[in-house]
Amino acid sequence: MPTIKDVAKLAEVSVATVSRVMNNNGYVNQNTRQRVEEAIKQLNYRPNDVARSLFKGKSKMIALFVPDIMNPFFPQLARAVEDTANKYGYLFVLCNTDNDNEKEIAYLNALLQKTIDGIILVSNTIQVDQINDINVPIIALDRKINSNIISVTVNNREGASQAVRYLKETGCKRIAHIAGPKDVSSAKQRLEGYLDEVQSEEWFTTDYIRYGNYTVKEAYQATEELLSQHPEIDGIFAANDLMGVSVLKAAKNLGFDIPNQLSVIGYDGMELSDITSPTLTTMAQPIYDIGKRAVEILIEKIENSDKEVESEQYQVQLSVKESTHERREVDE
Amino acid sequence: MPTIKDVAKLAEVSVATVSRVMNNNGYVNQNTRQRVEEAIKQLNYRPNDVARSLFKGKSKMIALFVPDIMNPFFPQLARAVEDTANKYGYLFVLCNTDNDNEKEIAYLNALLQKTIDGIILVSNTIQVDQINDINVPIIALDRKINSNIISVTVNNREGASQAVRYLKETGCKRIAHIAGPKDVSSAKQRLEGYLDEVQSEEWFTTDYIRYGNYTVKEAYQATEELLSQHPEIDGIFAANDLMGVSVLKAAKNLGFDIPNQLSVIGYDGMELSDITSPTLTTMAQPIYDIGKRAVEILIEKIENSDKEVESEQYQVQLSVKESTHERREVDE
DNA sequence: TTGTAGGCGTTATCAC
DNA sequence: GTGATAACGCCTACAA
Repeated sequence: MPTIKDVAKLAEVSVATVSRVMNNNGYVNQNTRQRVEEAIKQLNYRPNDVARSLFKGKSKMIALFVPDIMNPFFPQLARAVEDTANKYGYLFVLCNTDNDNEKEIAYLNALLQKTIDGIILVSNTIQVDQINDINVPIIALDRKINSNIISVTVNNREGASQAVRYLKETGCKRIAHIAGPKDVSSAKQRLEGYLDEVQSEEWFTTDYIRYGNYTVKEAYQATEELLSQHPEIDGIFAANDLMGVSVLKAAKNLGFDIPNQLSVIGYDGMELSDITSPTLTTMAQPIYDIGKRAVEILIEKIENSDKEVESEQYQVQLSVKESTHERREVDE
Repeated sequence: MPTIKDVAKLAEVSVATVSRVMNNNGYVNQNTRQRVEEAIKQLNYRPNDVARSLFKGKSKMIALFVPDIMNPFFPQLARAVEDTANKYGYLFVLCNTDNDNEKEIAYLNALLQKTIDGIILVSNTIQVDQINDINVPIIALDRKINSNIISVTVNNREGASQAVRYLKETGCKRIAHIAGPKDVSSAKQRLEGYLDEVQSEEWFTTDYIRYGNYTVKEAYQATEELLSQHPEIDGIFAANDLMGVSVLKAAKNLGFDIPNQLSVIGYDGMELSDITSPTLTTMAQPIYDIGKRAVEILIEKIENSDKEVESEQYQVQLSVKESTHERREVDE
């Protein structure tokens, strides 16, 4: 690989001049500029980013921490982050953490040594004091870390309430909830949103809440148990689509007719919800948008560190499919 | 961030000594070593990888090119690559190319400027002459590029034949194929494997081959048309699970009883095939294994460039689920 | 056993 | 307008 020196030699100028041409700053004679550009082209010269990084103290790289890219929620988020990072000239580093704090710390250190410019965190395991003194911009995505860390999230609680209200409006009288992990903020908020709608109902019992921990398998078991013990249930709100699909399957296997006997609604709005039969009604998150926005905010902080940025919260949107009834047109 | 100089000052030694301690090479007095280690700990010093990279000409980063991480085949591959890269001390860069050659070239250049140490390519759009003169190790994964580029793949043709043979063995008399894109090597080979088994059958017609291009939507349409025009079909081999799921759905919507009236088999062995009902029988690829192996080979080439490595091909395995019949125990 | 100094490829400051 | 040169942080001859 040719270096700036090779270019300088070929163009018969100093490296300083080549640098000026490259970066388009400082005066440089039209004539010499041309000679330099010729030389660059001739040698197919590309500046070495590592040397640049060393000098500037910036790497033009950002990282995204996710629990596990194999969970179908995250690819879309990762894609949004990569596209946007790319658009602003940043390279994208993906880090799977498995919700393992040790892995998170190991990654954090490795990235800091590489002078990463910024980090986006989807985490419920990181400790605030583990990132508070880091002088690299950090944004929380999807899950809040604490109020000091800027976050981009959706309004989980309100979205969950909407989901449950929709079940009610379409005729459900006994609505259960398959909840996510107890230590994940988004799951907690969705549970709260569910409770907001059902807690004061005379039929409500906490036995209608089961934990599926955002996984296919546990949600399947939870649903089986729930419906066996409570065949009167006619609506289930699953805290994410992955579990919603499991609910669908468990219910069908138990002989439930969906949506006539049992309505099911999920949360996330993943493609997954389109390939099942019946397809899954869901509260769709603007996944790509929040990923994109997180990068934009992060880069603002990176390139203009004194600028104050604020947390943002997005709305989810009902996406009616086949696992629920249509809403009655007339008010009841 | 403290530098090696700060450590040297605190420990009252030269930077060379600190470096020796860090890298454990050259002689250093037990006593001074301790002083240095103290200082390192006290300052919480971590060497700057950018400076190291500049000196060594190596970045300890590898990249993976995939068409689109949102296609559920790739997260597992990406996960395997990341885990393995990590294990050997390399950082993982994910690049989505959308099968767009311009994006590939743009990424290639960006990575080269960052002195990336190696690249793993899942691509059917890259041109051989675009990578032939690059002096960075490159491995093709999942799809071959050409015989000069070392590759890690599965035996697609044989796997496809196995799939079709299984349909035959379980009683299917008219077997169709929903094929992948014509310009993707894995899809071509699976089509060949299908043809190997059916071409000489008296019932065979090329009208039994439809193109779903590895996508949910196109496969759905292709299946609808196929089954409407050819209700005699009693077995479908889909070139990947994504399409297999679509076949399932389209067939069910047309009123086909699966597997009694129509058997369906997919290819890939993704989790997706477990969440449908009926679940999808599939030829399971060792996805994680090939991803892992690609990294191992790549790193061998990086760290020992004169070592000759060879392409590897893995076998796929039949995974019987509910969308096909069990094989008869007695030979027919 | 330890220190000095040059170099990795850039950029920016300061002369000329 | 242009060219030396120091500096970014680290590593490794080479000296001592």
